[in-house]
Amino acid sequence: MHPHFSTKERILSAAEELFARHGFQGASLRQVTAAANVNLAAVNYHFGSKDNLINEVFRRRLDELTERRLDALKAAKGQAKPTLDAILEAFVEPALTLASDKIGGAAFMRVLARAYAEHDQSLRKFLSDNYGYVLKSFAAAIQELMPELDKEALYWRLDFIAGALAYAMSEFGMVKRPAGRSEEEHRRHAAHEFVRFATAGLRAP
Amino acid sequence: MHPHFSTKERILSAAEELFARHGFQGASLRQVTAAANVNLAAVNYHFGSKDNLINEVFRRRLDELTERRLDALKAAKGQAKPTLDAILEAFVEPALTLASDKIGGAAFMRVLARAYAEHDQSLRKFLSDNYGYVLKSFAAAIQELMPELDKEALYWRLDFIAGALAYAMSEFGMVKRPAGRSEEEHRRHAAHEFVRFATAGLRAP
DNA sequence: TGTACGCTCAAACGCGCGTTTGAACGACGG
DNA sequence: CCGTCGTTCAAACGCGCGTTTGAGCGTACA
Repeated sequence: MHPHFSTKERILSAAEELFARHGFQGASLRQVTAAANVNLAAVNYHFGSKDNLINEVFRRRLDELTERRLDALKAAKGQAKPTLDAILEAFVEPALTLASDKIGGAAFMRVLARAYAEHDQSLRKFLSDNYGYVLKSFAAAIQELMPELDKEALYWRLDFIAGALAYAMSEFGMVKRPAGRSEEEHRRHAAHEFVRFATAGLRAP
Repeated sequence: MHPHFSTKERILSAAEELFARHGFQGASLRQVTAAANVNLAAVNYHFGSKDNLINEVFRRRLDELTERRLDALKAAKGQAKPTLDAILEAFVEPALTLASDKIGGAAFMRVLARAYAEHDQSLRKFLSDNYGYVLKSFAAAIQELMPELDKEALYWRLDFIAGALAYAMSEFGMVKRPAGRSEEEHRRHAAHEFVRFATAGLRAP
């Protein structure tokens, strides 16, 4: 048989979907391999361990997301007169694209929200080591744009924003997608609302 | 022996702490009962099941939090001229008191943040059924004060605010308490920063 | 004093977990 | 044609899980 996707890819996709739905501990390798239609032992053969599989689920998506975010940030800073909206947009828009363009992108966003709540040392270290500098870059860009805002207040507000984003992405709250609106429109709408809210919050007197 | 805390209370406190640290699936009843210094079977005797223990961990805190929030909301609305700040304060202040005043309050905030990432049906249903009306009450109060803001935008922003509060209070973020500042001062400072941020976000153009 | 009751205890239950094993498979180069 | 190597396979490993059991404990009330 010549399936379109390799065993590794099928495991990653199935893992992404099941981690989103049941959590990292809640989804077992037996569920994952069954969904991917591969043998149980294939996970340990290709990825070494479940922990490393989790890391690779993130790596597959975050490498590209990070690049797009930093490109967008550079573009925003290169404008004649960079605005706060443009910088926040540079942060949110690539996530939106990832969430809606690719198969399983929405699932990955939910996985990301889960990672946020995870206090587990190894996953946090992996994410912080590999992708932490992105947040720092955005913080620096905002600081440059708002020199009058003292650093502590800025950090508070970025914390608030990160929390708000994680919560919004987890689809936990009151807002449900209206029946007449597509997934794509719903996400676009959410991103727009989020940028407006975050911009105004950052600019608080 | 007459210990200060009952078996039930000790189980709830240990569970809260371990759920915060390792997640609902990640923390086992054997860990919980060991930390609480009670017999393994005590959980099923007093709570029936692990799932119900999880619910009771939430109930213990949220019943009081809800009451305090609604009392504060009523007081804010009773003022001659209610302000947005006063209503948000009524929402935030009880949460901050819970997060900092009580033993294990910070742990509970982390548990709450985990619940947001959880897509598990039964927990979400439990929380929504029992405490969903609180957010609705605040939404109504704010709507009254800002009739020009359409309902969907308001709901989005309240979702953002709830998420921001949970994450900020659960010590995930960048802001740590400075050495020279007391817990009480830190809490007041955080509340102030948060209300400023949330007010501005709600008032976004 | 006796017994009923709320609670605690050590031990065990079956189950599903992550991981390991060693054999089988199939394409490919010598 | 045989041997090699990357991959897949069914089966098993030991372990820790949530839950159940039934005996034992102490207190309180008749």
